[in-house]
Formats: sequence, structure tokens, C-alpha cells
Amino acid sequence: MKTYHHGNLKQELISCACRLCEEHGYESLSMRSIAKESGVSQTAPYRHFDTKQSLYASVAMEGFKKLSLATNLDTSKKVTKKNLVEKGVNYINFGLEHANTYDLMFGTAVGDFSNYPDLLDCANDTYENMRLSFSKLSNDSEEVIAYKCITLWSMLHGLVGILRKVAVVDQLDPEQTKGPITSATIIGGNLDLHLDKVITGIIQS
Amino acid sequence: MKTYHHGNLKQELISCACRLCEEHGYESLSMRSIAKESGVSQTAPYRHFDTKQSLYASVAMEGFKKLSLATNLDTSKKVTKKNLVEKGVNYINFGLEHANTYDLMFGTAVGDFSNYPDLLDCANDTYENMRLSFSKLSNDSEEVIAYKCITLWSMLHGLVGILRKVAVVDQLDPEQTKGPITSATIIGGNLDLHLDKVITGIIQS
DNA sequence: AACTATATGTTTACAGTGTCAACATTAAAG
DNA sequence: CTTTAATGTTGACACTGTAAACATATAGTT
Repeated sequence: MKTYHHGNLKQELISCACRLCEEHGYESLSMRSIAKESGVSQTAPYRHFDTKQSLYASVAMEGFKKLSLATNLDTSKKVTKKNLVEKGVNYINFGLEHANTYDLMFGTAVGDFSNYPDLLDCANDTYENMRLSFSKLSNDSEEVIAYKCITLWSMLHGLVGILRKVAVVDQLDPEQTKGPITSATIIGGNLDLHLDKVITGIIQS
Repeated sequence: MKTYHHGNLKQELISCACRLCEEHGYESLSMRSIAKESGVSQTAPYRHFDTKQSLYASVAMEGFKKLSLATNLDTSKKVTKKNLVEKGVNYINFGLEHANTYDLMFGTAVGDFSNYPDLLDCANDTYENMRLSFSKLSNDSEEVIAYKCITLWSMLHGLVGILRKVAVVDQLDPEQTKGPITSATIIGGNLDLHLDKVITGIIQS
């Protein structure tokens, strides 16, 4: 029984877009394709999203929610270095497993987040948990904590980017003549150890 | 005097594409627009680029050449930590000043570099200079050097990404109630100092 | 120098895109 | 129950990537 009004179209469009983005990347995501996928006319999405970018924003927002779910620490309790390393591992894994969504969240496609207050809030939550984590770990001033946050986040974000560029990092030396450490080496067994080192350094800075 | 054959079309298409990419981002770059800009028919570019992606690859390659120019150290001489910090600063500046091109170089738009051997070579050069720089700095094994390269590159790459996300980092706390350190603080006077700390940590690792 | 093959450019065409305007139908508010 | 606002559809426009068929100039061979 098809009704003229869908009833829950916006939500379906978003989850549909999230799925397609996740699977094929946001670049191969079209207003029309999600409309078709949702069994609705080509221009129906425009009743819910002014522009394609604002749909992107919604997908990115879902991404930040998932990222928070996957990485946020319980900051009501005490936070240890081990917790922070765990958080880092989870962040990297999220970035690698949801690579296409991650691109949308940290790329330029969405544009200025301040145009999408809800999205900004979600991104804020992610950052805020990291800030709180550091503040539960030691007695640093807010300046130092902010500094450590940026340093760690950069590190994690960069690692996601570089690890994904297997094409750049591993293929740089396809025959392994110059050194056996590839991104796979770090991804494989040594990620914890690597992050432990890095985070130790940041904490002490 | 318009001749039927352009004479140097491929090069002009590339430099045209580089300029447009630099100015407006690769997403707003079309085969047809660069054709028009070069005063040639819509499909002429297809005599030189099988696909839009292969044009992207050429633009990205130019990017890596420029990146190497801006950041490569003279590895015939001894390399100091100071040199490495300088290299880092230059890398960050390149990433921020050529943000749009940087996206193309490190994003997913080009796809697998191994489809574009010339591009792969250029990316290789960039990495190779970093490898050599570390190897001229100390007597680490190739494993350790590779590890340090990935760590530093991740750090730099991540910093470029996060610093650009002023929307994420600064706007996370627009009113500066929680901490005065913003991306601007690091970009401003403290980038050298920051990189010095980070690189010192990497060298000692 | 004449002829041929190849590289390079043009025209035309097709399917897909974002987005707008005009219209249709339903649910909500009075 | 009537009006209004929300939600959906149809049709259209300008733009995109790219393929096919055709045109012209350049390079190579006799």
C-alpha cells in the first residue's frame, strides 16, 4: 500500500545516503539516486534538503555521532593513559573502516560547519570528549590541554590519512628494498604500541 | 591566427587545470571548462586524457613536484634536526597555501596511484627525500627510518588537515571559554616550536 | 614531391546530474 | 469543514562525462 506521503522520508533519505556513501563514497552519491533508492520522485529530497551539500552535512553528522560512540571515553571516571591509547586505536579503526564517511566528515565537501549548527554540535562533542579526557588525566591548564588535543587529533587524523594511502606509502617501495615497515605493519600488530609511544610523548609535552 | 592544431594543448590543459583547481578546488573543475578556458572544443581534452581522473592525476603530479620543490632537503650534505623542522614548516605551509591541490594529492579523487606511474614516481620522490633526510640524520636501521617517516608524515599531514578545519577546531569553541589555543595560535608564532617538539620526540623514538 | 598513416581537433549525441517552477495531494490547524 | 501548510510529483533547464563519427594537419615512407 503506497501512500502519497511517505511519513518518514527525511530519515530514510539520510540512512539511505549514509549507506550509499559508506559503500561507494560520497562522490558517487546523487540526489536522484537516493530518491530512487527510497522509492520516491527525483525531486522529493528537496523538500527536506535545500541542497546536496546539506544532505552531505546530515551524513557527516551521522558520522560524527558514530565516531563519538566508537571513541568517547567515560569522563565521569578517572582517565588513564591506557584509556587514551584505546581511544586512539578506536579512532584509527573508525577512520579506516568508515573511510568514505570519514572523507565527508573531514574533507571540504560539506563546507563551513557553521552553516549546519547540528553538525557543528556533533563535531564539538567529539572534540569535547577528547578535551575532557585529557583534563581527567592530569592537571594541565586549559591552554596545555587544548594544545595536547590538537596534537593528538592531528596525529590520529594524519595516521588515518597516511595509512589509507597504502598506494602512497606501501607502493612507494613496492619491492621492500629500502625498508620493511609499511602501513600494514603499523596497522597490524603495532598500532597499540605506536600510539602508546606517541601519546606518552604528548602527555609529557 | 588560429591554427587547427594547438601545438601545445596538453601542457596548456594541465596548467589551466592546475590554476582552476588551485583557485576553486578540484570539485568545480570540468573537462569542458578547461577546454573552453583553453579555447578549444569541448571534447578536445579527450585526445590527451582518457578520463577526467587522469587529468586529476596530472594535476596531482604537478602538486607533488611543487611539494618536493618546497620541502626537499639537500641530502648530499649532513642533515640536522633544524633542517627537518624547516622541512616540516615548509610542508605545513604548502598544505595550507595550496589546500585545494593538496586535497587532490591526498584525497581519493585520483584513485590508485599505480594507474599513473609518473604520478607514483613523483609521490615516491617526496617520500624518498624524507627517508634520506632521516638516514642522514642518524644511524637508524631502515626499519626505524621507515617508521619515523610514517610518523612524521602522519603528523604533518594530520596537522594540515586539522589546521585547515578552523571550522572544526576554532569553532568548536567560538567563544574561547575553554582554552585560548586555537589553530591560529599554532599557525601563528608557534609552529616552529611545535614541530621542534614533535620532531625531537620522533627522532628519539 | 606525392601518398599514406597517425595524431590531433570538431560536431553531434546520450545518459546522468543539481536544481527550479508549477502543480497535486495529503495532513494539520482553525 | 474549510483553509493552510507540508509534502510529493512532473516537467524543464543548463550542465556534466564521455563515446562515435567525421575533419584536418603533421610525420613518415616511398
